[in-house]
Amino acid sequence: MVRTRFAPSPTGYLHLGGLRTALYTYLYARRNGGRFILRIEDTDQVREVPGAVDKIYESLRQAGLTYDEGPDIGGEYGPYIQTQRRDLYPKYARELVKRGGAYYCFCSRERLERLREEAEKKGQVFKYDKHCLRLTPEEVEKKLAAGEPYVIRQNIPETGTASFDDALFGHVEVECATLDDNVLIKSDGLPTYNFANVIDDHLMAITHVMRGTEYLSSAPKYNLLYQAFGWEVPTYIHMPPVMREDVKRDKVTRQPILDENGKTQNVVRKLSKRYGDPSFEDLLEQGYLRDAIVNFIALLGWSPRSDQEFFSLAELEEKFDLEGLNKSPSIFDMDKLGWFNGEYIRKLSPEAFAETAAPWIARALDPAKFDFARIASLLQNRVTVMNQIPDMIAFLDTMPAFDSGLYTNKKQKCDAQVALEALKYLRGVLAGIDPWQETEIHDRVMEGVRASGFKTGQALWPLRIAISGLSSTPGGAIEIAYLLGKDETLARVDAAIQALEA
RNA sequence: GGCCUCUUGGUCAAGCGGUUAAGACACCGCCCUUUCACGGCGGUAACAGGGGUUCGAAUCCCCUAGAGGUCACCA
Repeated sequence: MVRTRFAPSPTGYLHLGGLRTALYTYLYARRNGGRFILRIEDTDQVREVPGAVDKIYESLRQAGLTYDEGPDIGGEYGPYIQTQRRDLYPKYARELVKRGGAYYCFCSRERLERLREEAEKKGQVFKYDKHCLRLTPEEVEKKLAAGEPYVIRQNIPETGTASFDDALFGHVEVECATLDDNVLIKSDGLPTYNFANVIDDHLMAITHVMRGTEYLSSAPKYNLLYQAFGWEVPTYIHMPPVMREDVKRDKVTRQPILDENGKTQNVVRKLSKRYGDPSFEDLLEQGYLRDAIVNFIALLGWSPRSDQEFFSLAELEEKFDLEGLNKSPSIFDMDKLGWFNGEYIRKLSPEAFAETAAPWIARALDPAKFDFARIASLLQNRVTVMNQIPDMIAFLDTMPAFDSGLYTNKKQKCDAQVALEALKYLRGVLAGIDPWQETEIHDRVMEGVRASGFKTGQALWPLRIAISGLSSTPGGAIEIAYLLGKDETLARVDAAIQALEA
């Protein structure tokens, strides 16, 4: 039985890299008929952000990644929050000490700091000197009995190599001599990630450990732990991070740094809230559709090896595999997300679109005063992100000021002079239209245009400008005139004529 | 800096010893058209560099370079 887990620490919002890790981990379990578990790694009490755990539940729920076991739903391997498992770890740590894989360390932080400084002075990488490993069992007992604060460190062999096999990256091997004796149990009694992940993955019967590549180089150490306990080693799958390309900025002023030619330079960095990269929540709030985000994220680092580009979660659950995973970091491309979102918006039924667009439309105008369904239908194939809507339709509510230069359009063979004549003529046509319905307006206006001798563009281009004040609008002159209503349309045309005559 | 890893167009990517090196986004052009979109058609653009191995290398090996990760009582 395949069992995978997503194990975030509650230090903030769920960023897109985290979402992708969760997605792949979830998909792998589903694809293999296994179980997907949520575990909260909150052993760092200092960094914990209040409310972050709830945010994780919420985001996973919104993304559709349902877990089979987790803190809020329980399961037979609980509890699923590490601080609630705190009594478990020291027991295993003591067992490890007995087996020689770990040892008590009573060194003060001051001593460690001194060692660190000395190493730095010599240009060396700091490594704990195994000072406390030389304590006799009796000395250790004495210190323990005296209540001296201590940590438990992993005892890494001084020679030889440590290695592990990754399903994606293959065999990874390092010299033990380059490894530090990391702290396994902190002085507050809680485990570090280095220890907790191994213990919990084993205890929770996790068969496939899927996580970011930031753990790739420490995985050999974890493997040493599995070996020391004599436990079965899970399959490891390390996944590359999601990056963002951005202009290079000064760390303090955040101003773009220019090169000698005065041009901005690009840098690739990790997704980060500090630099304004959106979280999953942010994207949802901006009006990106859940399915579009998931589809896009799924393809960022994984390929179906076919030309298919649209995948529902259900399809992903069926098709996801390790073979399609890419080994190098991928850059998050907002443009492509926007394209996906536009495609998903267009796939929505008119009713579904109207429903999700409603609050955005209401931000710009009073829906009761307009043909709401018509506005929505006009918007549906022009919008790529919902938050574009208010700006696109604000002109319906309030006529913007505009420059008469807008009338000039070479392709439409139109300029201010032509516009004035066309508008004067159209004023009469429009005034006679009844009922004020779209087909009626269309037929009568086109009829009038033909009769007048104006080219279609010479009449409709200025009309649209006159009643919208914009060079581009969601819909043509006819649609906009219809939405505005007869009185408002005539009023705007009159105002435009007046302005041109002045 | 040490160690680990990665490297196909601007971006996502296919490719697993023999291909005219797919496809998508973006960009450009054309068509459609009352604007903008949508849609349709077409185009520009890539194997990081250098050595090998091989009849043949984007694919295998080595070196160099660049990038990412990691070196905490953080995860």
